[in-house]
Amino acid sequence: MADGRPVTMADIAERAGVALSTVSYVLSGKRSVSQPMRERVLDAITELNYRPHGPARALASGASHTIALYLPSPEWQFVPIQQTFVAGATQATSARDYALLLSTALTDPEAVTQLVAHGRADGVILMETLREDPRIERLKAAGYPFSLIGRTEDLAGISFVDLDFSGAIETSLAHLARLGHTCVALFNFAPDLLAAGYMAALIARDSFESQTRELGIRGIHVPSSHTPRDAFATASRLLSSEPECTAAITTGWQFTGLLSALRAADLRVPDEFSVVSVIAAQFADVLTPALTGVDWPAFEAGRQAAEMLIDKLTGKDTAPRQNLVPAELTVRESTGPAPRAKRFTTKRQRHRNVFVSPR
Amino acid sequence: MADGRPVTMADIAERAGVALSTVSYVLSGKRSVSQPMRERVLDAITELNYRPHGPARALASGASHTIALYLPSPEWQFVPIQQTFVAGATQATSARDYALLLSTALTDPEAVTQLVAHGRADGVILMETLREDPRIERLKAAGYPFSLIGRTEDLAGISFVDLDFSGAIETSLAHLARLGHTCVALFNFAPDLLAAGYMAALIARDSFESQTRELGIRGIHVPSSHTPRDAFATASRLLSSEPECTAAITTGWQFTGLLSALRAADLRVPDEFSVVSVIAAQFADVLTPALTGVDWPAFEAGRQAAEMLIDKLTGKDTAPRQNLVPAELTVRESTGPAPRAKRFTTKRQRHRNVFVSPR
DNA sequence: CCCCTCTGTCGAAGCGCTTCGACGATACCA
DNA sequence: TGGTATCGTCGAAGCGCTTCGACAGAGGGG
Repeated sequence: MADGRPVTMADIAERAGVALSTVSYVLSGKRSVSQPMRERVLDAITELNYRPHGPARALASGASHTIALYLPSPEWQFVPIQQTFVAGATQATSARDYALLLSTALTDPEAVTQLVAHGRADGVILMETLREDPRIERLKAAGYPFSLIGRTEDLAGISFVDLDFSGAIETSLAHLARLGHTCVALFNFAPDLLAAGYMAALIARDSFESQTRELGIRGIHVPSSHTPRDAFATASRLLSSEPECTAAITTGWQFTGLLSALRAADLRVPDEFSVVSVIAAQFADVLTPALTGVDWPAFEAGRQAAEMLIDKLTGKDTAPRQNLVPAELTVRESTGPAPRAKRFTTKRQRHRNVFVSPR
Repeated sequence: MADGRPVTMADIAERAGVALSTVSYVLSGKRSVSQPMRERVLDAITELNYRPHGPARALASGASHTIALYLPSPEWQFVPIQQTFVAGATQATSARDYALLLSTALTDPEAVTQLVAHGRADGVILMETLREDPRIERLKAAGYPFSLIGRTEDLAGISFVDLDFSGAIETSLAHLARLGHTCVALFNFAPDLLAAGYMAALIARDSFESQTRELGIRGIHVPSSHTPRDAFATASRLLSSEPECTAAITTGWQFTGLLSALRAADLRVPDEFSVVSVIAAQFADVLTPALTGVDWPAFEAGRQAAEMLIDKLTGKDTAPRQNLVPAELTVRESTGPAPRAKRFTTKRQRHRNVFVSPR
């Protein structure tokens, strides 16, 4: 085949002296083919360097051997953990000989069915899921296979991976309580996410509320976006208005703004203020001080979500798989005993005080 | 259409009372269609909620309206910047109504042509490019359209985006020299990347060599992998063996290990040691102290690489587009004047000294 | 008024593959 | 030895779309 025309199955059939369909059966194994024939076909494939044509296959068989992953939030670029989901999903998908289609479906819940409706994907992975998620409803209604990174209210029949946010809050609070903190803030996900019913945010809030009550400590719930700007502003406000508060838990990347605010307020971590965060381990160690936190193994989660979906598509798994990753707290440097003295509200107060009566 | 069978163009044609081909021409606009006919077709499409079938379209037209992005290194999950390329590419691709296929092609350079050969993608974006890259050769040989995030030796006819690493090293060194540092280390990309001919690593090395010579300062070239473990080990070795060295530049995520090593060695940043890094701005501000660095606008780079490729595919651009992002140094907290006193080699020495003759 | 050109529409031939039914040929049972 | 499964192979009919050539009818120039 010296000409540039791509090699097709017809070429293979001709070269091997067999019928087109026989070549197909050799490739798919859906009908038995005698040893000599199979060999002739395989030889021809090697000699002509034949590559099956994906779209043709998808058209004829109705399956694209592709899954879609929807990146939801327009600001997701700021959140490394979401990007790590993608990495994990890519790895698993490639390993299973599937392809991964990435798309951003910003506002329209309808969009989430498009790729499957177009025949470009066989199933969908969703992230940033809501308690009542119209996208999930659409997928269910359309009968499209899907899996979640995250959770929703009604989990019947749904495959998902998610961090046990409830456990994360619990173990973090218990740790802080043990250290003597009696007033703790929760930097929860952004207000708009909370309002939209973002499941992780709701779980964190509820669990924070019930656990602080149980432990008899004061809890301050502070939703804040991930952006350094917003988190900084929120944290600064909190620090000046709530001098009793000596520790904070963050559900994600808000720790960046919090740490900046603490520095700006001249509060040392952990001597004067303790910080715990849900975080990827790779970041926790990099910071100064290293952050005490609950590790969210995002790469593994992305991997699992993809595997669950592919298993469903290949019929390996009929029952839904649900994996709630247990929360494990790693104590690093950012948490310590609650300071004994009450905190000064402003820098100036602090300095005045220092000058008048140094400790 | 109460039955579950997906709506096809034939259904639209029947409903609108026109020929199949007319529907196609309404959709593609490749032939003119009279206003009344067009309206009847569009109405039918809306009423029946028709969605064109991607694979069928790809099969018939020979174009998949999809581009592929290859994630190269198996350890890429540790490098946030690479993940950000993906985010940028996804955004641009969705905006242009293309789809983005993600794949990992770990070792085999041949793999990089697969998706296009299979008809699943129309072009390819490559990252982590080498000076002489077999993948690029393959793509050229196959005549497949592609664009790069990164560079290669022979750039004739190639579209790419890349950070001006040479400029990054230059401006970083100039900054350090101005502060009085006379011995600076470069934490370059990992030894195996260097050995493989990773273009950015070569550029950084060469530029470091020539610039240190020019500025008359001593340069120590230290390749090191991104992993916190490796970078920590490398940095620790450097700190103890080269007490004269008072500053370092890192080409990437190695700063994590370097900062840990500095902390372990009890060296304060920037009083006793200065650090500059090529880094994403979003991380630089989070660290304590905030890192002086050259911002690598990775999201934008990913976006551009995708746009370049799509422009090429849609014939908008015949000439290759080449964008070398200028290096701009942002001075934050991690660089300061070179310390006057020579550094002690070990912690013990330092402490002994402190006790004997406190300054 | 006729011929030619456009414009708008149609039918049909693929694109490269999967899959179904058909049908010799062999093997197996009685 | 005849009838019936079983196995291996083939041909043909699609999958849903694009695109080419054909052609009726309207419009314009000589």
